[in-house]
Amino acid sequence: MTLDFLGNLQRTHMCGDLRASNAHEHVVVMGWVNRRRDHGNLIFLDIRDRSGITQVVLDKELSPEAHAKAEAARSEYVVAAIGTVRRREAGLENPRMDTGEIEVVASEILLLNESKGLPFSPADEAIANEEVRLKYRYLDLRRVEMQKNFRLRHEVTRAVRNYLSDNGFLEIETPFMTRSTPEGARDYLVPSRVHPGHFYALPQSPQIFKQILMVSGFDKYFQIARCFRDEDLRADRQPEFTQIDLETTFPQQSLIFKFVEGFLTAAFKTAGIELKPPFVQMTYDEAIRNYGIDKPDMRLPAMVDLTATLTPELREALKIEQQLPVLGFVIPAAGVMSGTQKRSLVDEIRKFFGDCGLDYLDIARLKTNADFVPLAESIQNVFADALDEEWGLNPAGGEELMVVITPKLGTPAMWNFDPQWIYKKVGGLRLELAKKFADKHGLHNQTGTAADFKFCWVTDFPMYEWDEQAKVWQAAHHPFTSPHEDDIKAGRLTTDKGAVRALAYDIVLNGTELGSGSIRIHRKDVQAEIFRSLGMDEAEQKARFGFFLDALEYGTPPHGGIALGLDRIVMILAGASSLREVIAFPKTAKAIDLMVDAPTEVSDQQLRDLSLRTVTRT
RNA sequence: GGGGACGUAGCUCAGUUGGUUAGAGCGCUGCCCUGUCACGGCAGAGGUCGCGGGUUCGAGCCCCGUCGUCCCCGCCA
Repeated sequence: MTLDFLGNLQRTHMCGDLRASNAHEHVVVMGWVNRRRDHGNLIFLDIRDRSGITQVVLDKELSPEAHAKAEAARSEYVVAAIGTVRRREAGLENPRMDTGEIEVVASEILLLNESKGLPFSPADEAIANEEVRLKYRYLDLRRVEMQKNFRLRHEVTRAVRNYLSDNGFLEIETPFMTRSTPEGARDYLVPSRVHPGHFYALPQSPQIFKQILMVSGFDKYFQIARCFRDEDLRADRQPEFTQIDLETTFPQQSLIFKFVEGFLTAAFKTAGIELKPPFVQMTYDEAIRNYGIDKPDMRLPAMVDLTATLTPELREALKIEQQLPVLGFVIPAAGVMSGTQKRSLVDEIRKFFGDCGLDYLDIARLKTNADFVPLAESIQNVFADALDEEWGLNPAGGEELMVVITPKLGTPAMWNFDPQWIYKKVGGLRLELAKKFADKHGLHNQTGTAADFKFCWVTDFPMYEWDEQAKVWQAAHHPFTSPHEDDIKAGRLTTDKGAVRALAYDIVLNGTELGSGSIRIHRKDVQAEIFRSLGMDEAEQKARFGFFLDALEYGTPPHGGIALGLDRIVMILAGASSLREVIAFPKTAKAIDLMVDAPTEVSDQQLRDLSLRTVTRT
């Protein structure tokens, strides 16, 4: 096959931009052959570029040479079509194409490049399996869906950049080759050639650097920052990912929230979604009590506390622990269930709880016993009140699945020293059943409006977590997170660690943690107190954070910030269920890049340069 | 580290209780076709059933191991 040279030919239009108003214009479009429809003396080529697809017509009578080239063209050949835009005759338009009103009548075709037989066609509706997609990622990325995702990602990033820039933030880059920062994850290491046996670490986040930028007086910083964590992957976790990272001097929590709500609103607007800030705010405690989790999925009704409906006598009669909470929740529109379906559901619930003491209480069965009818009714009333206000649901309709969970006699008040475990357990069941009935209630489906996106802020996280194995209190966040000033003043750092609240906050979208931030400690005395309460002596402090503690001693202003996962934002906005759909060259669950085949072994020479030797671990 | 699902043609999949020569759709190749847009018609090529071992007269199917992809737990403050 003889290929044509591009010469000085210039593209005049993008394929997707041609409209009826371009009729009679002489145009040059370039792109890939999406499909070829050969009718003998008449050939249609669908030419695709980033902007869309346009139909090019080749008529053997009008231009035999161009027709012959089109005959030779195959899927994904790169071509240039030179011709005239023609308004399609009535009846020949294709309303399903943006460019369906017109076609390009080609006088000339250039075959700029050919393509091997494809493992899969980017034009196909059926999607190949992920292994093949990732190996031939360049073909996968040609698909309209992927092009759309990356355009969205670009628009989101641009909106965030513009918003933060317009609000006084400076974009400053921090190093990729650095030393371990105090995040909890495993580091990716880079060996130093110049310093044998020494390693740089790739940043898990720019945390320390951005705090130092505050010490440096930059006042407001942001960065679209790549971060690296050497931990096992999930659908929503890749070893390298991108954070929208920001920090500001003299912050109030509310100020950070305002900035984040601002850039998210701007970002979602690029996708046609009008968010209405301010977002819902709740404390960690409220989140646990109402949703049983610190990242509430507010697309479904919250849990309902039914504790007040049970008198001590009723608890006695129903063999329910006296002091523990009784919780319930509703799965909307789960549908009327047969006896068999109901029994298997109850079995499933009991299996979910195992032998922790929690049990399903059947409202329908309560009603069969005159003694318990008032209880059943009052439970239903509590449900009705809760659902009527916010959700406009009527639990008496029979379509809603009402789940009531009671602690049986002997249920422990604490589980792993956690007094809130019942809330968490029931909250877990709520999410499980929400997933199970997702097809029925449809509340996880996107409708293309702001209602699809339920944001909330979770505040006042506990400062410490009890580590039962090590029998010590651990910092729940990185150790530069400031405690509430009230808790410091009240001396709780020493007397009541479990009650100390951190000035830390998460932003949550549809049950996914999008980001996490805090007001930092800027005073040396408070920092020392935190380290002391964590049982970290001065030598250890110095070894781990010495340079940073030094910096804090030279006039550190109050400061704080947040970081949001850009990939996750785009994923949810795109309605995708894996980060791989919004990361151009992602890695597999085993952290392999199937396209470039990384990681690989390296040459002996490379290892020698780095003073490294590999050994087989036994 | 642990649990689960999957692996059959280039792609998406079917394949009966273990029984002859492993099928379909799409794609691909050739020929025909001037209004298709998932074009159509005719003909054709294409398979180490992921890999290794075992059971059996006989394995795509059963068993063991192994590799790969995906999902989850652990892990990721």
